[in-house]
Amino acid sequence: MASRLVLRIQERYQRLTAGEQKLAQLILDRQDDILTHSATEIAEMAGVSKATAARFFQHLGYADFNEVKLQAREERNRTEPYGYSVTRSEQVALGRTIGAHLELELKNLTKTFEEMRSDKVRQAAELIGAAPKVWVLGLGVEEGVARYARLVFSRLRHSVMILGINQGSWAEDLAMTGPKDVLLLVTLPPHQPILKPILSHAATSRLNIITITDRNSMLEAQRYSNVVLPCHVASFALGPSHTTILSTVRLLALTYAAHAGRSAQQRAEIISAIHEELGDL
Amino acid sequence: MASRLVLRIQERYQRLTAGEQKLAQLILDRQDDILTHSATEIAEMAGVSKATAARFFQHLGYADFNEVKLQAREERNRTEPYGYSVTRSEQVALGRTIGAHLELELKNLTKTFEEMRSDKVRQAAELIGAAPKVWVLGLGVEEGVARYARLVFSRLRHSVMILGINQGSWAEDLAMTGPKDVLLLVTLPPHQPILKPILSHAATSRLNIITITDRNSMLEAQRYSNVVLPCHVASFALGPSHTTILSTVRLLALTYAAHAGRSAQQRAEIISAIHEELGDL
DNA sequence: GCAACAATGAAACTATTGTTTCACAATTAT
DNA sequence: ATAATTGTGAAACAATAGTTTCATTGTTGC
Repeated sequence: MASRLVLRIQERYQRLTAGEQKLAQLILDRQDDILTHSATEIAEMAGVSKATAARFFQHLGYADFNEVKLQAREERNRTEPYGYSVTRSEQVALGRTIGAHLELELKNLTKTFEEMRSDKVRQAAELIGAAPKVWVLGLGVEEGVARYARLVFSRLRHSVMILGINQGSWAEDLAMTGPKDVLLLVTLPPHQPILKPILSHAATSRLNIITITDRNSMLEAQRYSNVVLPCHVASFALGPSHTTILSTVRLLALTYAAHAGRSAQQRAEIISAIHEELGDL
Repeated sequence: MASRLVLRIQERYQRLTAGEQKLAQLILDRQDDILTHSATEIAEMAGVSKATAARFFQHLGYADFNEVKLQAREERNRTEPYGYSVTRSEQVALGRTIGAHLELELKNLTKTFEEMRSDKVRQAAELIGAAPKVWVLGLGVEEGVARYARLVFSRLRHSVMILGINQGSWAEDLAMTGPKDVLLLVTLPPHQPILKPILSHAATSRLNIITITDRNSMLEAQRYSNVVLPCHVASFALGPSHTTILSTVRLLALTYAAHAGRSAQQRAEIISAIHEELGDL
């Protein structure tokens, strides 16, 4: 259930007056009522006057209540094309102890690496070794992990770059890719649609694609990738866990470092020397 | 979803006049619209006059349109007690280098979370809950983790920002910080010297600092932080491992989500709906 | 063709909803 | 305390929704 209105309310909740908070609470609790009830009714339910209600929506930045109603409607039409569809709203228990978190993360890691095929990892490392350039791509939440990967790998070899670091620059970046380049892709569901065109371009450019993803996306990933490294990403909330993903990036980096041997080590040394020069501690 | 209204319409559909059939068809097609739209709007959509619409409902046996609206509402409340909150339930799936890597990562994670004090985590979550704005800072390799943290937290609350996202903009960003704001700092050795002036400014601005760092840097971090969450980051190459760091970020996010409760969950749902709007898969 | 009648929309009318004004209460600053 | 500011509901007001009236159109039966 989407509503800009709710976002607005959450943002300013603390700064709202008493009466407005009553209204806000009511709306947060029963978001659908905006669609079906009049402002007068909402005011009554919240126990405030019509006047306060009218002002409330104005303070939130709407010109009038009609604007609120229309926006809510529009959003519903986008999110709920079939009206009041099935709700299996099982309250996700967000609160868990450290122990439960640890247990789940351990399980993810253990399963992932027990199932991980060392030949695939080695193959990936070799591809990276043979690549003129290495491009790293992670969209959305995975961008952080992608940046991490770039930094780790750029300590081990030259020409490791984030793909499309500037929003609009896909075309420019893609134009710079060449055959035997490696694309290291980090992607978890929900996979973003823009990925498709990028991958299809990558295919024509003869890029070698190494994909780090979750086990469920593995089969699909295999269709466009040379190597897939699948991870367990179970989590009880907040979307899939990236912990194992990050760990797999490290494993790949370690394997590559071993594969590249001395040259990677030298490079790491040089870089840390540069860091010292720059004054890092 | 069988409403009385629909049943009644179906019963007499054949006997309805031309204009009334237009209305009837519209309502059969889009039953929910009765809940959200005015009679005038329905008339317009069906291409008949308000008068015809008014008569239509009377012919169906209702005293006035209000009766129609109230009945529809009542029926919905019976069938849809909690509206339609779409809970995105996650898919619960629950060589030598690989083995060694796994072993080390497991040890890091286990030690870290066995030693982690739940009161500190809770305290951190509360600070975040009370903060007008949350700033996330990670330099160098930690930048990726910082970006990850920002995204995870911005799904749970408003006003979560990366500090100094543009290289030169420290001063501008720091000027925007205020008391009770939280600075979530991710830092591992080698700690970068620019950190010092930033932290000293943070102190004068009365920012609350939550630091995620390694155990060895813990003591130093305590001097400038309100809460320190120390991690084991042992690694046989490539510098410290960020796996545990990332996992700690997740733990903090989970704890915060539990602390913030419904509002965080709602926000997460809204954002995933916006993603869908934008066309994410 | 032409009554008789049903269906319809425009417009008058009524009821309701939403906004603004204003007086007063509550809070904050002085 | 006292003044200034802010939040509030009652009521005046404006806008809109819904109903009814009425003139017009089109159809049916003769």
